[in-house]
Amino acid sequence: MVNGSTRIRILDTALDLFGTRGVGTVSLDDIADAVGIRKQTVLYWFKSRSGLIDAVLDHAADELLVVVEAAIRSRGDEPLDRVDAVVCAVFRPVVRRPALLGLIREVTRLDESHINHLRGRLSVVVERCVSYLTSEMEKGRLRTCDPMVLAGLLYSTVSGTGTEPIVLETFGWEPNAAGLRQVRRELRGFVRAALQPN
Amino acid sequence: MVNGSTRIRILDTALDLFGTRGVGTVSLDDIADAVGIRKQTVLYWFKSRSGLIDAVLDHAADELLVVVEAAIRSRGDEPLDRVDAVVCAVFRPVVRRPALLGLIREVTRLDESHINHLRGRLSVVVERCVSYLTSEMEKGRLRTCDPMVLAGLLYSTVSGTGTEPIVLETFGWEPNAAGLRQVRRELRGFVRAALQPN
DNA sequence: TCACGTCTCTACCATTTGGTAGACAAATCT
DNA sequence: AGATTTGTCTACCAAATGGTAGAGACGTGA
Repeated sequence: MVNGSTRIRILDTALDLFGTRGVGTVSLDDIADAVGIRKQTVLYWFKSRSGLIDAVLDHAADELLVVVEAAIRSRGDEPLDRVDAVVCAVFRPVVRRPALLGLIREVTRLDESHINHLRGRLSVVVERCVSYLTSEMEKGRLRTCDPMVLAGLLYSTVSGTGTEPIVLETFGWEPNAAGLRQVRRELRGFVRAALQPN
Repeated sequence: MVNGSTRIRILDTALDLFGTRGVGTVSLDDIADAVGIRKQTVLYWFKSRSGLIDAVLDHAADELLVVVEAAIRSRGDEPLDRVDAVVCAVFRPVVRRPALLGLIREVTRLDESHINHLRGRLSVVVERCVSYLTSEMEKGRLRTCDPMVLAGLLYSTVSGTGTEPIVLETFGWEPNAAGLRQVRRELRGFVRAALQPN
């Protein structure tokens, strides 16, 4: 691979399409059209559809990991602030790159091999989050509960809010910049209230 | 339509497949095979794939509405208990019929016409929930915030928890009866804490 | 008995899908 | 210059897809 620019354009485009329309409903032709090339060029860079999916999952995991890692380190000692920083960090792609969380959410629809592939990439961060929540609970600085399940709940809430604008619209929400700011504000308040030590 | 039993079997099977694998990746042949009939029989009962999708969405909405309506009426005056009842009610299909919430979650991937179809069916309940939350907030019996967005957040949390067992597994959760009970317990605690008036 | 409506089927069809084979041009190396 | 590697393409292909046309089995009412 000497000139990788086509490869990256394919990855980026595929991530957007997979994330917004669902992996299963996007064909190689769709991706090629969107990039402005032929399907066979896609198959030159990725040896099969399945290989492309794994590569896109890697691409997404990379993007997400950078964002989350940075946020985890960012702010002071208080756990509610730190969780808040992570929530904001994960919510940022919702505005800038809506497909990112949408793709992660697609895990459920993928087959075992792709699931394990993605799991392998995300497990480091996941374990870190869980052990952090555990230690803060032990210190009594977060509401005491099962930290694993709590992490899952937090994920569901943030990801669901970010990936289901259509559902929010059903609840009367308006999809514009002001609306997004409001959702983020409510989301932070919601999470903060849910974590407050009792 | 005299003998509707085939029709209903198709609807049930399609709901399961659509909900677990995603609408876009399930073909008419898949559905027919699962029912034990031919594709053309499916097309006899539903004049096109698109028509089947709408019918299945109706079927799902019916099932969900019954569950939620009953729960809303069920318990006493205290709003935290009442929300709790709805959460439990929505969580029940997670165990008994995992595809149900999975299908509702598919809205995001559908095209405009199907989205509007489903929205029309769910809008009644949605409006009811929002106005209930509003009135309880005004009485100071729930944490004050934007009721519309709150309703969306609640939905995301419950639906995400129910439809993404794979994500929960990544967080270390074990998919068995005891695990499910625990998730429900944590979910209820989480929501209760998030709604507590301040 | 016969005509008719109901229901499921076989036989096709055009289009789309993931994938292979290999032509061709441009760049790079010897 | 000649040979080779790199990247994109055209030309196909077999399988799967949503859908049409219509045959045939079955029961029911006249």
